[in-house]
Amino acid sequence: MQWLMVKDALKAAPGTQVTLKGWVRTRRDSKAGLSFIQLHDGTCFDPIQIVAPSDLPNYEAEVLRLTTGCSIEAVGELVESRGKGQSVELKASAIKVVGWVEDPDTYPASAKQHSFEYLREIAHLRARTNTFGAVARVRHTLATGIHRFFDDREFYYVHTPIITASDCEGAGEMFRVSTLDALNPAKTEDGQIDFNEDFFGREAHLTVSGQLNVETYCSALSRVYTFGPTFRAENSNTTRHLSEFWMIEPEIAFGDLADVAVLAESMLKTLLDELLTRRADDMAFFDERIEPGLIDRLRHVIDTPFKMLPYTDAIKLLESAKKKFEYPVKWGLDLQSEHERYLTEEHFKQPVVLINYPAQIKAFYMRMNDEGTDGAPGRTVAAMDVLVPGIGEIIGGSQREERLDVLDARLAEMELPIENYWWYRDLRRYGTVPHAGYGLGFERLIQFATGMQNIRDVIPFPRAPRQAEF
RNA sequence: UCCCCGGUAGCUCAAUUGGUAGAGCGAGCGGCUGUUAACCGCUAGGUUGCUGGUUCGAGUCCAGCCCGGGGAGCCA
Repeated sequence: MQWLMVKDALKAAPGTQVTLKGWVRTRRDSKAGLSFIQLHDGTCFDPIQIVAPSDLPNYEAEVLRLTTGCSIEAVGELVESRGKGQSVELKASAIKVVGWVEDPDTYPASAKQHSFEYLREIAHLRARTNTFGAVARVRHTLATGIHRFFDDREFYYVHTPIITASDCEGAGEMFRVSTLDALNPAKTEDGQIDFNEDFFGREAHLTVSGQLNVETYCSALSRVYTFGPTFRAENSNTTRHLSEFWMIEPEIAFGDLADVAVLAESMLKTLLDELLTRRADDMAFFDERIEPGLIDRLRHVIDTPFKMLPYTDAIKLLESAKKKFEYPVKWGLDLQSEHERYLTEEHFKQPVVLINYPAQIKAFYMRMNDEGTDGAPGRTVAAMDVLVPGIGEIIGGSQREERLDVLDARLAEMELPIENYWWYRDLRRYGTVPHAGYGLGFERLIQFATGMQNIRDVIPFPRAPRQAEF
């Protein structure tokens, strides 16, 4: 007997004999002598309806006791449905119960509406719900789409390390990786913790970004990207921050800021367009239940050129805006959430690419622009942020400083210890090239694509301050 | 970390000026029906987040703590 996934059974021709396996969503009984079972196996949004006639040998003893969450195998013939709501259904000739739900009254994911806050507490069962099944499939499609996108454009996928002992990433608070006895660590003569005695012979942490490492492969393979987990030990409690999140970081040799701005726009549009095609069922659900108008919004993003705007012009625009802001707007200050939201949600109503930020608010590795770029009153660097409605910053990138003397001046200016950057500086000493890249927050992309409000609901097992269950 | 809101049945929420803790959904049982967010009836289900305080009496008032949500900062 042919075992079909539900997604394939729903498209199969009536008359086929098949086996289906999955979990019961609901069971409804009819005194006409049959029961209806909604079965899902996660392979698509829709469940399939199984019609179980009362002459099944285990009908009274087992079928009538099936409840939400039970796992079963059903054998039978696919037939055209006599009811509305589905084209085909399985007319069962045998139903085998694989796993019972031991107490239906306390089954945590019962057949009712649950809040996302509650479902977060049962993350091991929430994938069985409509919403989290759809999120999981969209997440997969976007992840594989990213690899397809870069592979199609001759980018090589580079695995940058998760554990890093280079103390130069500088993108946020880091988690320490150590095998020292936390209660009684090795100490130096002056009473400090002696990391020479630690596993790596030095202080080590979880990476906050693969960028510096991927730049080295960029300086050899030309077009590369990383896609892996990154870690920030910031005490952030918001709907768009995680302690563990996944980041996509492409890097282009012989490329400049304009090149990565174009790449970022084309990547977002390609991914969203592909998603609407490949996961039409799940996207229709998000459009109907999670964010009405979602699909139109995404279509608009796909069809409209992103607005590119120098930081200096954005400041002028915000200064002349009628809207009252809580935080000051002044050249040299970083933009606050309210300013970014105003630009992308109210003024332009589309994704906005801000470029050429003041040097004083950006990282050491960003390339210094020529004096007077965009008519700026101070020094700027070739940085870019892609802002999208509803999320804010989804991508941050820059052209990297390839000139050793300028890089060293920046390190000195920011009082960073130059010796920590020896291998990064080597790239500028040995055949340096202009290059540029960006980082895309994968979970923020999923939020943007689905309309899901809380970032903790677009990753299977969220890690956040005081949250590491499961 | 800061500001605001919340914690009552398996889940979502009610409970008047402090006075015997209730509904819907879910679950169980029965009825009806090719059903599909099914419908109708009955039943079970509670240490009101924790600790202490005020009071004749606290879900309600006070203090501390824990947990959750939203916003801000940090960023992706």
